[in-house]
Amino acid sequence: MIDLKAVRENPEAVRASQRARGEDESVVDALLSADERRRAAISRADALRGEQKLFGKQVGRAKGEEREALLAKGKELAAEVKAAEAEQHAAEAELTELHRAIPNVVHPDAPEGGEDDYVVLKHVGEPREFDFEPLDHLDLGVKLGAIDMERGAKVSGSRFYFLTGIGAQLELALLNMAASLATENGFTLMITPTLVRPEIMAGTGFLGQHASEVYRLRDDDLYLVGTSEVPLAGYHADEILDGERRYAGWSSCYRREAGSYGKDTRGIIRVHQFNKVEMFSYVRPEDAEAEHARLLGWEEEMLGRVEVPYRVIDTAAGDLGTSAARKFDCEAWVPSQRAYRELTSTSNCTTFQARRLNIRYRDENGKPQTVATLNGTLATTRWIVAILENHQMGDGSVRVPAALRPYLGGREVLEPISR
RNA sequence: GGAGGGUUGGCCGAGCGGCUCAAGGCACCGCCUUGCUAAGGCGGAAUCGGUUCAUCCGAACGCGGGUUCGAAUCCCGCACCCUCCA
Repeated sequence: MIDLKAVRENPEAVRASQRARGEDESVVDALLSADERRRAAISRADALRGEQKLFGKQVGRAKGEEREALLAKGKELAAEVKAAEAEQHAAEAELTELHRAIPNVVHPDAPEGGEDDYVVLKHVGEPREFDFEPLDHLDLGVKLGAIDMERGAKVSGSRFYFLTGIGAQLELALLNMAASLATENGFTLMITPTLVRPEIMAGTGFLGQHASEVYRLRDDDLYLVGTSEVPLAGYHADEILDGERRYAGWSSCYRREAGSYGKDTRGIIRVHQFNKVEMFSYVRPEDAEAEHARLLGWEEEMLGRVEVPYRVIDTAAGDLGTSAARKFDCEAWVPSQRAYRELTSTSNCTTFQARRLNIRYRDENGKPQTVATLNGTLATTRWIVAILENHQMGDGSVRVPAALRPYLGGREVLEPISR
């Protein structure tokens, strides 16, 4: 949820944010008038309750006939209080509904527009020139005995796969390298639940416009997470923290990929289930932007270690998630597609998630304040695509980036299996 | 699936219809005492909302209803946690 006080003080900033996202700005005025009604209702109910409270004390002391008269008056008061409270609850419910529907206020420097309106911040590394026709990751993966899509489909359906042999080892190596980098930099490694309660899923902002992306277990009223951001955000729900926290979550991630029929149907680029190591930070709001830059820095360090060319983009407002104020993606060069594809994504959610999940810290005066939350990717299954394709050697073998070798028992080359 | 027990402030924990505007302790913040450490004394704040320049008012004892002039306390639902049984 966005900060109501900030909306009152500067409604135009929120309207501008809605415009930048390409969304309805009239909700801001609806919100303000609901807020007005709520505050009026609270004042009325408060005053009546105060009266009733004083009155109750008189009754306690009164005797005989006087008491009878007071009791009658008290009944009337009680009815009035009840009505005023009902009004208050209705006004609050109305406000909350509007309030929850509004996405986070976008950062003023985030580009306006939709998916294609991103701004490229920089390129790192040059796409390699091949003196042979490069294979795509699936052809390579099959030759290496690393990926089995057909049996994935047999067992679980489309967009499911098995990582086999060296493929499974490669993924573990990659995720372990990410976990090492995270712990070296002060993150606490976490293996998280992947099924969460509705209020946690709602709190992280995934049940808004992107609800159709989320798997739901109706029989148990639980949701399968699309990222460990969800359990890591929920980890400190309803708590008051005494300092900043950094976690690296390792989990499987589940996505329905509704509406992406026909897109990326080949290989493991877009799948229903994958693994990920995700950074998650709780910091003071004034430190959030600096933290965002740090998260991006660690993502780039990972990309440097696997030696793939990439670019960094500043995602446009319309392509931000509900919770994000700003988002940077790192996109790696995928030779078979001659295109950059997203490998990491880091979002500054400012106080949006924390306000919903009621996560606070104590400031220097001991007053509870809402924290800011941020997240960013360190490695996912999809990275295998970029690694295989960029480091292929023409005979179907793949060079292992030097930094990854210690996590693969020192292996320098992945060789095709003989049939 | 069945049977019990529980849910009170940052934490522990008392309270079971109006001396609770939630005791007491821990932790926290001041001040004082003791040469340092450890400890002790006195005081304070504490959660949410409304309002104000400081104030004041209201709410809050898992959540939602009900009984009552008045509910942490009584009644009814629900959720969650724990233990035991299958």
